[in-house]
Formats: sequence, structure tokens, C-alpha cells
Amino acid sequence: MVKKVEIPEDLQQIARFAKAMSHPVRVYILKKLSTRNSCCYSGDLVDELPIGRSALSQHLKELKHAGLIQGEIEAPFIKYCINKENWAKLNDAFHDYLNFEHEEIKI
Amino acid sequence: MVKKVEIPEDLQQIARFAKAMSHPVRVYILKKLSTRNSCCYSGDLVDELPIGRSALSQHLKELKHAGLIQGEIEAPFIKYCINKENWAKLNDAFHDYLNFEHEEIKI
DNA sequence: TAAACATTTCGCAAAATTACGAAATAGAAA
DNA sequence: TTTCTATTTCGTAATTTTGCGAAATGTTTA
Repeated sequence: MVKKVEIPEDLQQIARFAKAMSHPVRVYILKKLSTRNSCCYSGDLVDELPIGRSALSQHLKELKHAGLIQGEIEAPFIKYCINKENWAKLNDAFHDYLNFEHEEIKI
Repeated sequence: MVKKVEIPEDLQQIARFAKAMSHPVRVYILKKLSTRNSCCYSGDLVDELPIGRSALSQHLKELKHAGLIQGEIEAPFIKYCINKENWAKLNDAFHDYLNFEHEEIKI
């Protein structure tokens, strides 16, 4: 008897978060913004990273769309910061998914 | 003065691990195999999951290629298990990357 | 107002991902 | 040996990802 399973929402959420982190540039940006609550401008990143402005812009858009960062207009710049609430959700989700305690089941 | 940065290896590794986890089916498989050191067959998975055999096979191949699972022939089946060593590396990498302690810098 | 600046959006192309069914492979059972 | 079973590989197609340069947007400065 076959019992097809709808993949649980928490695992689907892990996959969405993982997808947001599946490119080195996005991992770099998230690391930078999540460390010491720092923020930065697109221009800072384009100077550091080995990609052009429009490609960077798309990565920022994707992270924004995933809810992991947010941009605040500080003309003529846009200041990007981590979205603390959702970053915490990502942390919690991975914490639950991975077994950091490495607990062994003891009988 | 522009200082282009080569993205550090540890962040690139996070991106590779995240990519392996960027599809719900693969998240499901890793969860299943990493919990209670269980192993399973391709046939078990294809009965549970909403994809066909060949698509599943490709996901298994991808996880194998990422080093996260390994297959052992147990004819006529192939028994898939988590690769404990690399799964531990993934755990450590995410543990370092994410800030699970949520420590605040206190002055 | 015009020129300069920061960033995004558009249009495009190359490459990767995802999925399927058919065919291939390999071992087990008859 | 032939047949069955479990799984993978192949060929193909649709979709997504990634990146670039050019053009557009909006703001500041001259």
C-alpha cells in the first residue's frame, strides 16, 4: 500500500531558506549583515565582490524576497540590513532541523 | 581603492551545502536518514514522495555527490545511509555560520 | 536646469535544475 | 537461460538561475 506524503511545511521552509543561501555571494552578504548587526550599501558590496552591479542587485532582490534582508532608503544610497525577525526564524529552523546536541538515544 | 575579495572557502562550502538542501525532496531525505541513523531504499522513498523514480534517483545522486549520503549494495536493493562524517561537517559549518548563541557583545 | 551618482530594471544569453518516460544495467528467482 | 525486480542512465523538454551591458529611475550637487 502506497502512502504518498506531502512534504511537511517545516521541511519546505528549510528548503526555501537553503535556496536563499545556495549562492556564495548571498552567503557572503548574509554573513556580513548578520554579524554585529552591521548594514551596508550596494556600492560597498560591489567593490568587494567579483560580480557586476546588476547581478548584485538581483542577489539583493532575492534575499529581500526571501525576507532575510531589508533596504532602507538613505538617499542617494540604499542601506541594507539583516531582517532580524526572519533571520532568527532561519536560525531556529536550522537549529531544529539539524541536531546540534548530537544526542544519542539512551535506553 | 577597490579591493575585490575572493569569497572565503568556508562561505563557499556553506553555499554548496545549502544548495544540496535547496529542494524539499532532498531536505526530506536528509532528515529521514539523519534521524536515528536510519537507512532506507530508493523504493521506500519513491513510495512516500510525490516524484517519479528517475527524478528521485537524480536527487540521490546529487546528495551522494555532495558527500551527504552513501549507498551500499544489498542486492537487489541499494541501501542509502547518511554519511556521518560529512553530515557532522555540515552541522559544524552551519553552527559556525549561524549564531545560535545569539550572544550580544557586552561592553 | 544640467550633470553626476547610486541603484534597479530590462533584454538577452548561457548554463543549471527539475521532471518524465523509455531504455539500460545488474542481480535474484524461476 | 529467461524472467522478474530495483535502480540508474539517457534523451528530451520546461523552467529557473546567473550574469552582463544598456537603459531607466530617482536623488544630489553644481
